[in-house]
Amino acid sequence: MSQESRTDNDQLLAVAAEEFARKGLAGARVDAIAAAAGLNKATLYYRIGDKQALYEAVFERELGGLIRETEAAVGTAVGAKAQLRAFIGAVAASLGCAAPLLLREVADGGSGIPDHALDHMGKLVGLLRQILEAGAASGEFRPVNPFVIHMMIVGGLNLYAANAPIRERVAARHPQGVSAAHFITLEQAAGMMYDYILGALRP
Amino acid sequence: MSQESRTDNDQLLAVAAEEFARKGLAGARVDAIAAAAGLNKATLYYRIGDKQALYEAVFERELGGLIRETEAAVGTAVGAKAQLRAFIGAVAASLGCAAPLLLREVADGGSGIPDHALDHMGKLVGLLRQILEAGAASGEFRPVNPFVIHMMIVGGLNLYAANAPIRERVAARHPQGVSAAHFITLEQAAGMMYDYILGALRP
DNA sequence: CATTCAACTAACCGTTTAGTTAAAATATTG
DNA sequence: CAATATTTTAACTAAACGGTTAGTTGAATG
Repeated sequence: MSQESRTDNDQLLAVAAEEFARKGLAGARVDAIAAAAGLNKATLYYRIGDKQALYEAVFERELGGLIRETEAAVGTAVGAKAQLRAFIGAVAASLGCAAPLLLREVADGGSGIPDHALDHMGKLVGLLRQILEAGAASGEFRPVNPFVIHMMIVGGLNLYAANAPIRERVAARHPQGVSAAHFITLEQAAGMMYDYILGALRP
Repeated sequence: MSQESRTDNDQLLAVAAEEFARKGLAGARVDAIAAAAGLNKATLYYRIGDKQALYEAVFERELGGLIRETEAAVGTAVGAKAQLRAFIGAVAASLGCAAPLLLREVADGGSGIPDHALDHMGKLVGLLRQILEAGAASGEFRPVNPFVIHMMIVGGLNLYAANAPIRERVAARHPQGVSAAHFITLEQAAGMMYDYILGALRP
């Protein structure tokens, strides 16, 4: 029962994540989420609580997955450069529909971020800082402000991941002004960002 | 009359911008905007139209200011490096409350961006591309994907500008894990980003 | 068979929200 | 001044929304 209930909630949270990602906390409709999850609205309230609780569960799930996979990827890499590449690649690979959620939360001042998810975000920042400090200690990197680097990586990845529809609209309006450079995959963009950050860190 | 009405609308748009920045299109309340602007709701509807029209006017105004000031700053700079510095500095300086608006719009897939504002965004991308291509032609920069660089700069600046409340909350929860590096001004962060991007562009 | 209990549902409720209206006030003009 | 056009207002509406309620189901328990 606990197992089954857990699985069902997982399905619900995945569906809700898409809805919250597309519409935001204020824009998403509980009825729409319940319908998409094949649930009666009252069942949803019975299982989770109110809209805010559902949102927090979704956010924590998405961010938890991101930090777990990123820590795992960095953990298997050896050396500051390989760890940096793993960090950027893992964040890019496991963003999923977390990018719109994150962007909206930042815009909101983080008003919907539960404390536990906040700790996740702190861990991600700390992880990159460790990588950069280790690289600086070994002489591979020059000393930098790790938080600013973090903003450039995470900001760049999230913005790129989320703005595909805008790129396409711009391309449709200005076919001559758009090059193939605008239409690479997120993985390719992440690879380039690693390359550029590496250049920025060169002593 | 036209002049006075224009000025009044400017006041209204500035107030509405703050509300939309804080709450988003779906979260902002027309009554709250009208009250904050010292206007009756019907007056707002008479002057502007519906909520969507108000939002589009706000967005265009904010983005228009950003692109205008950025183009002006880059225009007075000489040489690719100085122009790059001007670009980053001007975007940072004139973000204002545009950062949350932009982040939310990207998260939304740009569904609320009017065509004219979309052209502004295209111009900003094109401006940076010109700078980077000129630098590559003169041998100052190595060839890069200008759009990815754009994402890192604009994503980094917007994320940094908007996430101050989150930083403070993290700092309050983990006083030991937070360094002074997290609490520099946006201008200082922009200066560092210029430095890092310059490193990334070094041939 | 009677009872219990978690899980679920259809229908409903009070509030909020974007948007409207009709009339009063104010300015503009002939 | 009178007539006409423009603004402003309080009050209102219809619909949408988050959340609740009373009641059902079906399996476990005794």
